[in-house]
Amino acid sequence: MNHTVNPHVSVDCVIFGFDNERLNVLLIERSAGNIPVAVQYALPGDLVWEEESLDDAASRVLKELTNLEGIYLKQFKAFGNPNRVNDFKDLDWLQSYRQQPQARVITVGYYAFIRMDELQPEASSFAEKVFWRDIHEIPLLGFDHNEIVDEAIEVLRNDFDSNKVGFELLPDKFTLSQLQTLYESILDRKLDKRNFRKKVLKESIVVPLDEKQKGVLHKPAQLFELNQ
Amino acid sequence: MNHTVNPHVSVDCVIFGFDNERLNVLLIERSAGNIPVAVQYALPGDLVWEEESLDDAASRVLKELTNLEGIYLKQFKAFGNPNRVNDFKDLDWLQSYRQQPQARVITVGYYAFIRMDELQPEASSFAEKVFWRDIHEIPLLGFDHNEIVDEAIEVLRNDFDSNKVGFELLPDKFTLSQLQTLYESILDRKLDKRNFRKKVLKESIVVPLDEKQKGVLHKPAQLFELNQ
DNA sequence: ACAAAAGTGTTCGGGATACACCCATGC
DNA sequence: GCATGGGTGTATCCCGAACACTTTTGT
Repeated sequence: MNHTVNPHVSVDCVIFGFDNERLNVLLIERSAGNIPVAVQYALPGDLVWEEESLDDAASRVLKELTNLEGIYLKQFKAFGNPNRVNDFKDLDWLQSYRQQPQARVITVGYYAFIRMDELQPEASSFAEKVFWRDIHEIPLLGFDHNEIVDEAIEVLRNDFDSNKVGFELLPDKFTLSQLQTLYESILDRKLDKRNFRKKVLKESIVVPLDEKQKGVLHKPAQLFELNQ
Repeated sequence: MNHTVNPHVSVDCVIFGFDNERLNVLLIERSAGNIPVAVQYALPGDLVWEEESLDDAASRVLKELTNLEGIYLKQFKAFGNPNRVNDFKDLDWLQSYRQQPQARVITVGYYAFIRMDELQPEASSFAEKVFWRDIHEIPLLGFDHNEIVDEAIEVLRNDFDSNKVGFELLPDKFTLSQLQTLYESILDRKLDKRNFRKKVLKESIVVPLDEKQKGVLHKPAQLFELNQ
């Protein structure tokens, strides 16, 4: 099946993952055939097809490059600087992958959360590799992707404490300390243990299970699951 | 000066105006030369130029169609349904105005606030007329503009009570009752007078002037201005 | 005098913050 | 027994919500 691509519009995905300790972003290493590219890393993203919606394009592109599927992607911002794909650092890659390397492209940013231990991304298409990187250690990325990541983090923090997104990052069963670490990673500040527990229990965000941690070298913690 | 338009990307502006009573949205009546168009009303919006940013395009398009200038426009969402400009109702207009009437167009929505009594919009370009309409009485609009308006209102409400935007809608000197009416219009609910006054005074949102209302047939109110 | 909107205080409940010690387990 | 993180309660402050009557002006 052959699809017409729209050379002027792309989508880029900022996938956040949590490893019970730190917040990470999914990056790809892009290839240009056998030729090394100047800037290797980028967000998973590509041009949209003429007959698909932006939301559909984001899901498809993510699947094509990383093999991740069934993830809720949320649009957060369009990026339309006229020179956003004209940086010299991206020239070699564009010339080997795009039919119209000089075309101006506006992109629409999407973000999502996943559990790093549950879904295993696998590189395909022009992604040579896919890997996680701590949000505090993002390398130089292609195009304006560093800016896109920064904006996504900001939106994530806002959405997190207003709209209550973010639990996708936890295992099915977790301790309150793990939950607190998640909150602290996203909000980037320390929280008080007792106050935190009072809050999540009162708001019925989580419910206790009849089960405790095993094999830890300290008092085993009560396990919880999400309420709904 | 001749500019290349990008036939695939447009911007649309949702301009909110306040008349000290109700919240309104600026609409245009679009023309197709001498031929009557099926759906007359739309948001001010048009295709972007190749060499301008999305933000610049939004300002330019607003100026071209309504003569409004110097307004801070905030991007709020991209709309990319593949059929968003393919509705039969919009066909006649597209055919008379667009070089590629069949092209798929994604659009980026912007919104702004202005005081209705301060800036006077004037129709030009393909806008035959420009007019305000109460947000509760929006007519059928071209393309997916009704959806765009609805989303803008939602974003407006969120931004309003978190980010404190919205004072652009008030005259330089105003009474606390007028301020309260603004809040009530945007939030679409009644507020308690005493609590409201306590709040805005405590947060130093406004400062009192040495001046009172005149010529009103009731106790004249203290006038205030914005703090900063 | 009357109509119309301005202006003004108190009480109550809930949520956020600050803070320190004992407990259960593995080694 | 010691190291490690788990688990617990109280006091305070601030904010938001509910609620009704008096004041000032123009006519």
